Amino acid sequence: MSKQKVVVGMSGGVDSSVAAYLLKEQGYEVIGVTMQIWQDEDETAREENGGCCGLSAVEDARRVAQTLDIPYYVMNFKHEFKDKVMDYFVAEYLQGRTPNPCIACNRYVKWESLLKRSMDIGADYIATGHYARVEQMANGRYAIRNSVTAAKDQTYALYNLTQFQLEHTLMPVGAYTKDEIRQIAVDQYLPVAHKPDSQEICFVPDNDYAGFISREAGEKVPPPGNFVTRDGEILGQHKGITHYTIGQRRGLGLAMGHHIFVTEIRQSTNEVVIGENEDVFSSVLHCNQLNFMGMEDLREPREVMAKIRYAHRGEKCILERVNEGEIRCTFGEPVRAVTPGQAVVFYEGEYVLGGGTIIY
RNA sequence: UGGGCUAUCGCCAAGCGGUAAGGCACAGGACUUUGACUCCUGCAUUCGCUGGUUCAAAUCCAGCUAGCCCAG
Repeated sequence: MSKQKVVVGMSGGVDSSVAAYLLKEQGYEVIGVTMQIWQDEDETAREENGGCCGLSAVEDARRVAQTLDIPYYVMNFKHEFKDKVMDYFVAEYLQGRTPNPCIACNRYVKWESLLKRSMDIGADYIATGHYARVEQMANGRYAIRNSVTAAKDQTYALYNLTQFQLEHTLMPVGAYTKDEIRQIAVDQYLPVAHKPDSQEICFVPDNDYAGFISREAGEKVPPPGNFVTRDGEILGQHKGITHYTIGQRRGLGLAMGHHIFVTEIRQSTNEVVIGENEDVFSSVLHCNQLNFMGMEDLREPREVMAKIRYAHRGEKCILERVNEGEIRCTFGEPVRAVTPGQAVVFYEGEYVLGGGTIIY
């Protein structure tokens, strides 16, 4: 029979380039695709910081595809990205929440949209350069598993994928360390072997996300308001709630003599609440918009490890179903800066069981 | 208007005759496929102003200016 066909999402970075190489070595019929998501066509040629969704993505990916001798296409997903990622990002901030655009991008753009179009052209799988593994568990469900390197673990941002998406996904890079991946790139003479890792929010290259929100939201941007203590004492003026997130210290402009942090954002009164470091820890959180991965559902209380942000090492907690769409997490040790809008991801060992969006 | 007190980096604040601590804020960097956190580095040739004493003053003296507190 013909070889299995896989579309590799090529960002132009090291990881996805090596992923394409590895899959070709493994005998797949590999097609390279770069997703055009936010940048204008004329900007794609401009040389900038590369990586996940960098500006030089298309040029670099095309060169890698030529080196590997695989077909290569650019697919336009700008509409989907604007709708599912950028608009969501702005809307969340306007509500005083802190979104994670990478998670939304993964589920709705990189997987939902790319997978559909890939299957339309006859592909069996899509693949990416994530440091994670996709495995089918004993209970028959597919789950994301930690990369072989705990140091470069990207499972958190992938918790929201569906069973169908996982069933049609390959992540060959998850079996290697970052150093090994770079070495493979060097050995194969891939032109992107030494590109730096990506960082920041890809569609806000200057990292001025508050400025980005202002440009997008226009008149709807929240105006300046008061910094207040938990007791209601006014400490000063803030620049607008979109400039802040829970646990934030820098950029407050308040000289209290010691470090102080944002403990709460009150969208209804346009207030930002300030407190001490200890005030930013909590033992309980609630989440909704649940997605189950390694476990089919949660009917009985269950102890798991949970991460409340990317790069969080995880904390032991008890999961309880509050109602059909909501779970309560009670932590063994208080966790720092539970932030509405961010994701909680549940783990058992190296496997992702599921997760949700933090409500409070 | 009498009497007393205080004036040191954007904020707080050491210093008490020997050649400007520290904290906060701020800036830059590291870390990081989100926002944060954390870490590193930088940040007053100058001490309200003007004179004086001294080898040497932010530190002592005088005057001025400003603010605060008591008296009226």
